[in-house]
Amino acid sequence: MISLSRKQEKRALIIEAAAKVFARRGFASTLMAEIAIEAGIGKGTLYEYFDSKEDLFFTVFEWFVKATEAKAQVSISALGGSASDRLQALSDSLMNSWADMKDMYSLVMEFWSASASSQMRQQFKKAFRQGYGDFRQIVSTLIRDGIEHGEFQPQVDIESVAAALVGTWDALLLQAWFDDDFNPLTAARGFMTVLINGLTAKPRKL
Amino acid sequence: MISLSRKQEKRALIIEAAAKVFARRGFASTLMAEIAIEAGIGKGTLYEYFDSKEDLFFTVFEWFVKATEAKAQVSISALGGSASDRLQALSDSLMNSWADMKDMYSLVMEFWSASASSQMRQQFKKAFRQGYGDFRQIVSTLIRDGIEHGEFQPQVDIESVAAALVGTWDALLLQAWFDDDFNPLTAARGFMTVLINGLTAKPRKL
Amino acid sequence: MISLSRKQEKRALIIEAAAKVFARRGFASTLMAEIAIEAGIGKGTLYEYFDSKEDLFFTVFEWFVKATEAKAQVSISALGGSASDRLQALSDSLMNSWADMKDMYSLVMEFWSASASSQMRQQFKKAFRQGYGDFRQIVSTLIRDGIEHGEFQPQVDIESVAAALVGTWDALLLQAWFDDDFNPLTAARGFMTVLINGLTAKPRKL
Amino acid sequence: MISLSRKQEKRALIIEAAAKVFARRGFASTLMAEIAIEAGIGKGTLYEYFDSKEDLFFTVFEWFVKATEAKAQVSISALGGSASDRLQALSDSLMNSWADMKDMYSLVMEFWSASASSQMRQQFKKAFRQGYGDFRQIVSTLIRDGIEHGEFQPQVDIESVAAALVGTWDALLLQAWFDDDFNPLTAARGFMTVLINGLTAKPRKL
DNA sequence: CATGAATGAGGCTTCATTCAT
DNA sequence: GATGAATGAAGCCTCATTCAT
Repeated sequence: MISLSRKQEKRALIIEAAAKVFARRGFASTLMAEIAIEAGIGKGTLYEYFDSKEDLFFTVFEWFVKATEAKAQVSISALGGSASDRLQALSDSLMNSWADMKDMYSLVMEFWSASASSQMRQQFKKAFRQGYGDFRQIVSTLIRDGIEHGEFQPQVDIESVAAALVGTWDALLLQAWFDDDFNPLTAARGFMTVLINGLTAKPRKL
Repeated sequence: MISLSRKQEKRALIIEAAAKVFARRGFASTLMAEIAIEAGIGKGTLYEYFDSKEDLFFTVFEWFVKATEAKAQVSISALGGSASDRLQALSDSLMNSWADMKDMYSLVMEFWSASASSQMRQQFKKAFRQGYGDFRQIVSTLIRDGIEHGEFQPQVDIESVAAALVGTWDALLLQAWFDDDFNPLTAARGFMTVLINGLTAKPRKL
Repeated sequence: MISLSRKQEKRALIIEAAAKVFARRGFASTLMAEIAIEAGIGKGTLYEYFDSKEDLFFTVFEWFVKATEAKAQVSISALGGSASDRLQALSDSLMNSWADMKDMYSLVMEFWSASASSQMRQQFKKAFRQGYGDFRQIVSTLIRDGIEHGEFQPQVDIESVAAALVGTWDALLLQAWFDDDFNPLTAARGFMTVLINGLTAKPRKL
Repeated sequence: MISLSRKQEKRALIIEAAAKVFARRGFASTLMAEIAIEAGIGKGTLYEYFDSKEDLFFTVFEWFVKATEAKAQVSISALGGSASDRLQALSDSLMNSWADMKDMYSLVMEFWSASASSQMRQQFKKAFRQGYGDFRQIVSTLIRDGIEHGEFQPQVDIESVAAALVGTWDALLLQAWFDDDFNPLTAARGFMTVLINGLTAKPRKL
């Protein structure tokens, strides 16, 4: 009997191979055969580890979410200083990860698409809702900290800003995906300057 | 001989039928047969008007972009008042269109997905780049106006803020898609308050 | 739109082609592709008329049952004379159909097998139960007639004899299937002589 | 070195496990893996004892035939009394074995099916021909005995009656298989009464 | 000897597209 | 022009069999 860890290793190998192929071909155009080749295994072996193409796809999705969250956690745990600084640093960190993500970003779009129309849409939607919720939570906490320390204005609508900010980062990467000349880091910097100013400065009039 | 307009009408009919089906099934799961039924015509007739499923899909995309732009144009041309007011009004207008768009939003995701991996990806990417660019332009102009009228701070990075803002709106709708309880209008309001404050208020230092 | 009768004709064409192939290869070894070739149509066309291989197989079964019943009906309606004569004539008629059936008899075995273990077993079992029941009914009626006319002994267990007789004919054909030298007509004659004697003669003692 | 009997034991174990699975799933739907589980051994081990799935199936067939013959032999050797009584007792014995056979009867149908269309059809057909022949022989002998002792009428066509009788028993079990409410023992009794009467009574006219 | 992970040939089924009517 | 019956390329998945451990 193969050791459990060995089985897990192979599973991981397949997931990463599948991620690559799904990223470059999209779900529909991806052939199980191509994933097998990418993973250096036989076609049938895929089915020893996953029930179906869709099962494999969803597993790649979960793996991707986990990996992204892990990356974000690292960024956040490394943060220090004022709330403004930490917000700025988080933004920079996320935008900097763009270079690494670029090849994989099309995966995100496949996931979105799957959440919209695949047979597994409910699973995907749920996972996305959860993921966005978690991320909003992190940003909310940062902003609330800033308010409690008197750094940000107290009347700020924390939840709305957090939701929008999370979305902004997402969308900047999306624009970078569409436009090679678009630099998400620069855009985020210019934007965060204004936003942090908006969080910090006393409103002229209410 | 059928008049040109008659032919155009039928074409439009097919496009709208196709949009509905693509929206509910996604590109891959949509059957040409189902589009024909939705349009109330024969399967073969589709091919009198479109070369292929992909051709039809891209045509739906162009139709969708045009319709969305038209809606945005209406919103903008109706704007008046200070730059802040106009920015706020644009935001509200976009978020309000959510109710109408909801059923069609999955189409947007299908388009993203197509831009990532379909055989027509270049066409899609180009159109998206263009679309985002056009929209950024509109917002840029609004902000520049605000600066020139002394309403917004002169050191604001116009392009970056415009790009981010466009993305934020997009992403708020995306979150609303994933989460029925998420109200994009509310979130946009809370966020725009802070952002406009950031555009307006003099930075403390720097 | 193709006329209904034309559609029915093609359906019948496919059923007969499928019957041939199922008969020579068995269900499991039959390829849909081979049926298509036998029918002189494209593989995909099969699925315009039948949902699946199993659906087609069951349809062949129903067709076969109907055809067999029709043949039996003809035999019976042509009968006249004493009950003994009619019973004998029915037996001869059934055994004589052997020559025609020979090529198709393996189909019967496939049907039995399907009733035992295929996913459609319930459907098959039910149809067989029904078929045997109908046939028993016919034979019962013949025997009852004989008794009522004082030709057969009154204490005869009608149902049991009918059931057994139906089975005997079936089994003689089965033995003919296994053994080319076995002549079911001859065997049936020798047997029917004894049986009719048993129905007719007064039992020596109880 | 494992003793020969040890190897034989395991072989027998596998055969019985396979018989169970073939009986409930049929040949085509049976997975070698399931047989291995039923036998409590590894999948690969099956191939230490049998060359292929078909080889195993045929071996099960041979085992089944041998077991059935053994049972019949026991029944017959226990017989005594008049030819009529012995015939009746044989019939009862066979029908009584129905209760034990019920679970395995689907195997018989699988064997029939295999004789019709499997790649091993010749082997199966031959074995069936042989089996039916052997059984006919036994019944022939009984009837001939009856004639020689003046119990049965001399003009009886021994071979035909024997063949038909063997078939009748077979077919009664078949009907019982299709119809849970059908009692083969009862039917056989009613039928044998008539048949024995037919064998015994002087024909009215020739 | 025993095992079960790995394999890939093979088949059912789907569905965009064609074309005769 | 309009239709839908016919098509066959293409792909997911199954599972008997192999072979390294």
